Amino acid sequence: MKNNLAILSSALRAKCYFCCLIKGMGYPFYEIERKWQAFWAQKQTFKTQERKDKAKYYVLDMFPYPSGAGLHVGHPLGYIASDIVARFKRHKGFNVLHPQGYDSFGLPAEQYAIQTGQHPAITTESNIKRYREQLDRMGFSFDWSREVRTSDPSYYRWTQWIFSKLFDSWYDNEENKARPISELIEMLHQSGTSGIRAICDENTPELSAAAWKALSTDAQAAFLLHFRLTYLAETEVNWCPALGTVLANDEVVQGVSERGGHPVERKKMKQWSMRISAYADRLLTGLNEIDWPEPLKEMQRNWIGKSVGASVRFNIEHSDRQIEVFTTRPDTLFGVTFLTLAPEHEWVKDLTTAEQQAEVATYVAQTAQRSERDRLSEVDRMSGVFTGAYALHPLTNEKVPIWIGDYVLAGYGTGAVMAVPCGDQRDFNFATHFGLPIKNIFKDVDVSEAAFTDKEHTVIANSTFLDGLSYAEATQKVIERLSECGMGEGATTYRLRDAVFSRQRYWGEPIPVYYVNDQPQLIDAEHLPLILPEVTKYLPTKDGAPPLGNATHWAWDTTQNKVVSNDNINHKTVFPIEKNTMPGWAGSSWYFNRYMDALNSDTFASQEALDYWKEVDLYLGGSEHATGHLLYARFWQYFLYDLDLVPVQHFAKKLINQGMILGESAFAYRLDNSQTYLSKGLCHGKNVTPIHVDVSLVSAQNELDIAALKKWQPHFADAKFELEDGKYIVGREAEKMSKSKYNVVNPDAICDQYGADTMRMYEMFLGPIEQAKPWNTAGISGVSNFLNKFWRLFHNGDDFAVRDEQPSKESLKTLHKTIEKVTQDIEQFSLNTSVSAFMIATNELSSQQCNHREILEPLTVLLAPFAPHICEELWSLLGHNESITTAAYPVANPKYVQDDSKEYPISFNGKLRFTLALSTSLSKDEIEAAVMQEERTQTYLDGKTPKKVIVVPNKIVNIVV
RNA sequence: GCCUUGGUGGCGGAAUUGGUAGACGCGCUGGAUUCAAAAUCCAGUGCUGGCAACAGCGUGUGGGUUCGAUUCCCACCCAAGGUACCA
Repeated sequence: MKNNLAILSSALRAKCYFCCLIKGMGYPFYEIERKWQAFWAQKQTFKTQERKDKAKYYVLDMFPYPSGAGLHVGHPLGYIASDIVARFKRHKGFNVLHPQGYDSFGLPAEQYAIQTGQHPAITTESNIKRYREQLDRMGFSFDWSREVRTSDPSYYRWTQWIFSKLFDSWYDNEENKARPISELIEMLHQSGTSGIRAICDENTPELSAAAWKALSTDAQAAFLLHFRLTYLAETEVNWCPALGTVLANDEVVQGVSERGGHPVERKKMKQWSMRISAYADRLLTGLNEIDWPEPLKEMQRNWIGKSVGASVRFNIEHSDRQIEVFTTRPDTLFGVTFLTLAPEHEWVKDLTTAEQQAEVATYVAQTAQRSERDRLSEVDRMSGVFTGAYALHPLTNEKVPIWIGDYVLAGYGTGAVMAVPCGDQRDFNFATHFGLPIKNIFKDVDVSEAAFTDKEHTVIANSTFLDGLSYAEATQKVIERLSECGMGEGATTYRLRDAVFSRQRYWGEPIPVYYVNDQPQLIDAEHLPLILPEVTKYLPTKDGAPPLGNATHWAWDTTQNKVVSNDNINHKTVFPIEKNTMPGWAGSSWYFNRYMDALNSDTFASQEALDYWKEVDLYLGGSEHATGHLLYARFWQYFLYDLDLVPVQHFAKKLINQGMILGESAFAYRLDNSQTYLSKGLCHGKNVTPIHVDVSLVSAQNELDIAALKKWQPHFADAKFELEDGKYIVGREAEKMSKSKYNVVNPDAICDQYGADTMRMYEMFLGPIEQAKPWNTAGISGVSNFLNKFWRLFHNGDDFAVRDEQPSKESLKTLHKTIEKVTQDIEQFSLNTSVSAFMIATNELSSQQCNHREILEPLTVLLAPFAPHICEELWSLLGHNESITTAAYPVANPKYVQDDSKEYPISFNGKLRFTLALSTSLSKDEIEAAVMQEERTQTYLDGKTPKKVIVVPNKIVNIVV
């Protein structure tokens, strides 16, 4: 059946080709593209080998998640740009690595499995197949022999292996790097915790060597978890009791679950975390060493959020406890009028007085209903409650009331703040709302209306020994004083939190851990991969365990070192295995290294391959990954570097963010409470609801095909349509392309109609690569015309006709200017303007009737990265046996590029203008003299003498009166 | 709310980074070719007024700096991405 269709469609194509030739309608892109795609596949043109004799260049796209909707025209944008660079670099003589693969673990496949029972592996496999077919049609020069899939055991084996390495490591602040946990154990044996400067949990106790040795094996294991770079800890999650599962923030809408609308609450759960905070400082400073977009670096800086200030301890009245707060403004310590704790703060319950207990409990419960984002964004909404308890000011011993407020987050700093209403706007609002005192400690500043937050112009007052000091001086003095009396010290905190690594999901990498007496034990590297088990249900179990709780074979036998049935669990030799899986970002945090040696089954990548390819030279992907993937990947790369597993600290030298291609959604307007749809022009003043309609049913002039609409969705069958001028006109809006908005444009359809080369060039022509822009198929004819025109340069009618005679100087100028412009544009990633340059060149050569080999041959190589198929065909028509990919890139001859003269516009008060043609070889003085002598200058100046003439060489002549 | 980016003709966008705003393409208008259509080629096309030469206005809004601002500064409006378990 499939074969028949293929033959039929190819027969139709052949007929079309025939028609095209007869009528001269366009070049036969369909045959050409199939021919050369088959050629490249058969000759393995893009298979890359390590070659010591050539400089390497590694171009990488962020690999896609293979969704069920297939590729839409937005996906290839970055792939086309990177492919152009890859092909360009090959012409330039580099050994180019340009791989592709799939980030194939993910939530959608799992949700589809929950709904249909279809195993995610099957869905994923068929989605990948579809993606590959679509990708192949666009002529990408990927080296598919290195394909990776994160859900493939041969890949996730190494993801699990990296997890083990993290588990077996701790972070040494002395050497400022990760070290094997065995070395920490050795140190504990020698001298206990004294002398160890490690990143560890806040509540880590101090131990002597003797005390360490006295601990039981389990207690030692528990102790080490405080140091491991991946560790178990209590973390808050969105828990949905009705669904019995944890939800992503994404799946929670206004406090209830997106699916089903069930209530969601914050709840603590024991989960794996990654100690990314250990790397906070290196993640921050490392940004200065990589060529990534400045805005993206800024986002990462803000995300890491380093703050320098002080840690201050407050004694509590009638208690021997101390509350520790972090503040960036220790200079305002005398302005403190209350403390605020996060509702989740662990001491809330103990501190609260008996009479306040009920009110506090209610408030804490209410807060659990609110998401963190809501708590931060609803600034106007002030809420809080008094605990009844008082702290004592560390320097004055004055009583300071302790409040609870949900604007304080448990996860940041210590989960408690000292409130200085005169110096912090949120504290000010809180104080005003609850009638708490506001003490002014700033000299000559009015704080009756708002807080004064200007550090630069701060002069402290009412603060005993700090009076008259600036922010910097006061800060230093307070820290000194606090240190002396043991109530605080200088401190730095980061906004960056450790990354939660557990997911209560099926479709992810199993965590290679089993539990002995509740203590996690690693499965040895040699027994990996730990293969994802089969389950009958992809939902969490009835008692709230993750989906892997449904697996019947999910126990580790330490005598056989393999997975066995749960029935064998005996807690002596057979133990339960971790039921959570890894998050989506695990597999994507190191894949760029795997491409260097994708088929290696002995190691994640060989030393040779890593030493040769080192890092990605150019990485392309969306800026939406700024604070997720791109931060996690940097973290893992630093870690691997610390363990000498990779040769470089930065996995990608240069990064480009490509913008999204938006769909142009189409809307029909339904008159409310009726089945009548109004054409767009008739809606004014009526109550209408816009309804998405499929964009394929709408013409370029926004006219809706009503007959097709009625067929498309049955509920339109008996609807009424009110037309204007006999047409139904839809509304348009640019939105993210998605299946549910019916605005997806499939690249296959574009390739069918216009060819892959046109598609590639049009996507580049749409606008700057970094910018989001709407897709509009109508504009594609311009690019299509250009390629046809380019093809015709080589042809006289249907005959290939290229001459060997000397071309005119004019044509040589066109060629060399284009080489110059296009080369520059590629190097600056301004691919839209380079397409314009090709169009201009083709128009010029066409009107010069230029079909000389000396012009067309280099031009073909120049265009090859953009439109590889047509250029391969023309290259072979020009008589070459080798693929054009082996051709050397043309170099611009400056002789033809330089202008003989340049025009200098002269403006006078923005009113009078004239243009002076001057040779560029003139010096600054000569130009100035020429301007002064120019007769017209005198005339236009109306008898006034110019005060000065500003001459900027190669720019403009400026006369100031 | 906070962080980042963007806002230029009917549309996508260009502008050597402070120097003739609107390159290139789409669309539109007129013409050539054709029995006709498609395709192709030529000319025009920011808005307003004018037969025209020309004049006025014009880069989200309001201010500012400058001989000169799409570009720099301040305030605001709108849109997009992220906001820690979507990918």
